Amino acid sequence: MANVAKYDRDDVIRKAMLLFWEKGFHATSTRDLQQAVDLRPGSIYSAFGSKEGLFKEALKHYAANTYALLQEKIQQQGSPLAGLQAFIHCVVITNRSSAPSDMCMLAKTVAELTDSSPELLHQSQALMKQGELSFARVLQEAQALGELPASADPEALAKYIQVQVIGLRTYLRTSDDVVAVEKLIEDTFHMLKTPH
Amino acid sequence: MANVAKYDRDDVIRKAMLLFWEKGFHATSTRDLQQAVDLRPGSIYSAFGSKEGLFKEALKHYAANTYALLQEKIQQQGSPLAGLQAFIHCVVITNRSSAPSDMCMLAKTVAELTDSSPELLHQSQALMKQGELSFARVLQEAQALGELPASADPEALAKYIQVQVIGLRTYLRTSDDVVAVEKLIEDTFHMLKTPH
DNA sequence: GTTGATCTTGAGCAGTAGTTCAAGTTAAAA
DNA sequence: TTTTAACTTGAACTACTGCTCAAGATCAAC
Repeated sequence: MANVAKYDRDDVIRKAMLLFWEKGFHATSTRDLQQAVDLRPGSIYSAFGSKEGLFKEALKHYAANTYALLQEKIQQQGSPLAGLQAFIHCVVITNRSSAPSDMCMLAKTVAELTDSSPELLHQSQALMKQGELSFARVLQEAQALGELPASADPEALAKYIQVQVIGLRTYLRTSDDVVAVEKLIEDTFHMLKTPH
Repeated sequence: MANVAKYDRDDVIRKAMLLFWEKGFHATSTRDLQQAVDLRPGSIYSAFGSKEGLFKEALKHYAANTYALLQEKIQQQGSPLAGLQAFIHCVVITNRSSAPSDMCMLAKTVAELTDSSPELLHQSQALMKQGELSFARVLQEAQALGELPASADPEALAKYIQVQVIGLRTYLRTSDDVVAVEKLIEDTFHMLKTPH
């Protein structure tokens, strides 16, 4: 039985993700996608069921990629807190030129969609919650290593960092003021380390 | 000459604004709009030229409304800084149930649109910049009144507040954690008042 | 070589998009 | 009362949407 697809599923998802990330769910047409992944409608629909199905895979791929980058930065820096800061600098500043959008894809999706696409909305919300939990774990580890004051509340700080990253990336789309944003990232981490 | 329109132009813009705010530009069809404002296509197109034209008016209306609310809160509180805090609390928390979306409409638009709608994108970016300038003016006045440390930098703080408001409102769409967000607003203003 | 299940192809469907415009309505001006 | 220009109406146009499916291609198993 010939059950080997001619295309690389992960590569298709990656290409679709890049297009969805750039244009958003509604503004990306299935014909845009067909061209981007170089597949005809039948192949896409037999593999993913629908535009929504492909978008779900794209969201998962984005979240997994982002999580992997966070772990990589922590490894590189040899410190949870320095790794977290390097991750945020990378995501907000360094990758800006190569990324399809300044925005976080999950934040962009949560901003775009309403209850008329409940599954996609809930999935992006859940993936953002997971991101926050990842931040919280990293901050707990940082605290255990003495990088963070004993009085710090890792869960609350994780929320704060989520707000910062979402805010900073969206702000960059309105102002292009990289210098100010870079300074705000430094301020945030300076504050984390300071007991109050 | 009968040049009196049968409808109230400002009311039409207001209703269109509410729909665009809720669904975003792409997901709002002209037929949705026709129903919301109770006008036939010809009237809309003769008054606004296009869907984009009506959206531009909606953005302006949103920005003007938001600016008016800021001024109102400053009046009510009798203090620039307390007014700013009341404004942010109102916009992020109080108005959440009555607003069509948790998001700031300008941030939502900037997040959704790309260079394929350059005029709408630039207009929302410009209106956000104006918002930041309004914040900066309020903070300058607060500083002049001694509500803010002399060492504070109103322009930088205005950027910071923009980032917070955008971040907090988007964060609320993912987590519904009103208590945490309320605390983050208080933290922000506590920090503003503290010299560092 | 034939089979047979899996996968690919692309023309095409039904529905919706943004927009236009000829025909009709309105009411101030003549 | 007639004229006239502004305004309203809604059918209809073209382009495009997400998606389907009959026909063809592919290749391991026999």
